Amino acid sequence: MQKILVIDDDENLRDTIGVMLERESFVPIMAADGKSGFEKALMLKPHLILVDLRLPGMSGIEVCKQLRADRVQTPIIVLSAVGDEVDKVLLLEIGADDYIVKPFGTRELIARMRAVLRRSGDDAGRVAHFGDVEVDFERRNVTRRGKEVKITPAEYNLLLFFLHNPERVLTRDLILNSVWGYEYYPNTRTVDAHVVRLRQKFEVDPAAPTHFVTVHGVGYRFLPQ
Amino acid sequence: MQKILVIDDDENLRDTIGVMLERESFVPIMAADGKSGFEKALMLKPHLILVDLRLPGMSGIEVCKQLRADRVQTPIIVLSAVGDEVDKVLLLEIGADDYIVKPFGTRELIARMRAVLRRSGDDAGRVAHFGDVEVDFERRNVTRRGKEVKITPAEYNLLLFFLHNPERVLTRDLILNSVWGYEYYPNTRTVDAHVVRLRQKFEVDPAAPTHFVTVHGVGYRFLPQ
DNA sequence: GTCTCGGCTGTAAAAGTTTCGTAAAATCCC
DNA sequence: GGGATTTTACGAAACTTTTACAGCCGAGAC
Repeated sequence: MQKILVIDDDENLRDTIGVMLERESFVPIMAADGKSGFEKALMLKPHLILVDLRLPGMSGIEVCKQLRADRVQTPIIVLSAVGDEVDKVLLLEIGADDYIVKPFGTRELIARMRAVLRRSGDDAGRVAHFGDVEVDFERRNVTRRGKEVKITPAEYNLLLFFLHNPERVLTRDLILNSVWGYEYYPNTRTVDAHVVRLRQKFEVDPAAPTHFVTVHGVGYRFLPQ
Repeated sequence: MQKILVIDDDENLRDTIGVMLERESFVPIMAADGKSGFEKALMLKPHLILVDLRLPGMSGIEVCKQLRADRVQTPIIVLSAVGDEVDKVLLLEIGADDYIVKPFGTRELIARMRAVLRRSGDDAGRVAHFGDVEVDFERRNVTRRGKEVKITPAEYNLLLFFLHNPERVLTRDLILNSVWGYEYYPNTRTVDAHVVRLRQKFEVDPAAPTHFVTVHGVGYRFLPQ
């Protein structure tokens, strides 16, 4: 679910777009002028910005320029009125990702939004450590003392979930839901079986685990370091 | 500038709080029910959440629990109606940071908000204390003088029940019903056996308990500090 | 006040129950 | 076919309940 900031001084249009966004299960955030739109863009970090070119006070062009000057990478779609002369060079220059001419259809706007959102793939490539193990999220591989450890997809996903939830006690149900997906309930021992394999690959002594710890009667707990 | 999410089904109250927040130069975000409140909390990452305990659909309690289950650390202040019996340990357990009883004054709410915001700046804490023991509900672990104490499910549940009902004299029947579940009547000594183990783990002198106290002929009583 | 006695409680340890670890078999899925 | 995943099975380990007995408590008798 993604936040969409709509910056437009036309209240009717804002409402229309807002309703439409909600129907598509986006979360709309509204701003009626350039200045407040700019501030909300900084503060609320929307996933995408729809901004009218002509705005009272700070114009849409200035909003874009200013955001890019502040190194805000959020994709921007410019809304322009029929008469506006929109040239692609200007859009490139101000850092917009696409534009659409008013009046536009719901379907068209949504399509462009999805296209822009798709293009702006996010995700940072980083590395996590625990014990003598290093996990490279970007390359999806795991090394132990510099040597690569072969790891299956299920094991990797489970490991990721543990890495994201250190210290906490995680029930098997929670793990199944989170790692295997909703509504999917294999036999309870599935989790155990995979934990065993993580231990065999990453514990100094798999029989006396220090990272993948059992909490009897409840579930498991991952302890980094 | 800080975002405050207000989850309450009473539109009047929402408006009142909204105006008040804006006057104090917070940015209010509104939600009329638990589900949308929960979603906005995840998505818009407010700095603080005000949530009514009683809500149609997903209750305030569920909102809190779910957020904490999703590892959202945002401080939460619970709004409760006059009649509600507010259990402080329950609040701690579900991860609330403070509560305030309706109707409340602007000044009071602002003061608490600032206090909570200030607190959440430094340390974490969904924890209860008694004696030299600390119970971390989120991690589901118990430490004594900083050292983790291993605790079994039955012991943990019993401890939780005591924490929820401090000072009160609790009969064995009541304890069995509440901790072990309705209609389940093992031999009466079961409770005693577990109390013994709590004493051994958490009393300075298990033979002269000061926290888990016997009330002869009736049951037990838990005294924090 | 203090003695006495029956019932209540403390507690270790035995007995019973549940949960877990793990290899191996079965199944799934390219 | 061949690796990955899930299920099975069963011994081991952990936990819970019961047992057993010693010691404690409190009410009434004196």
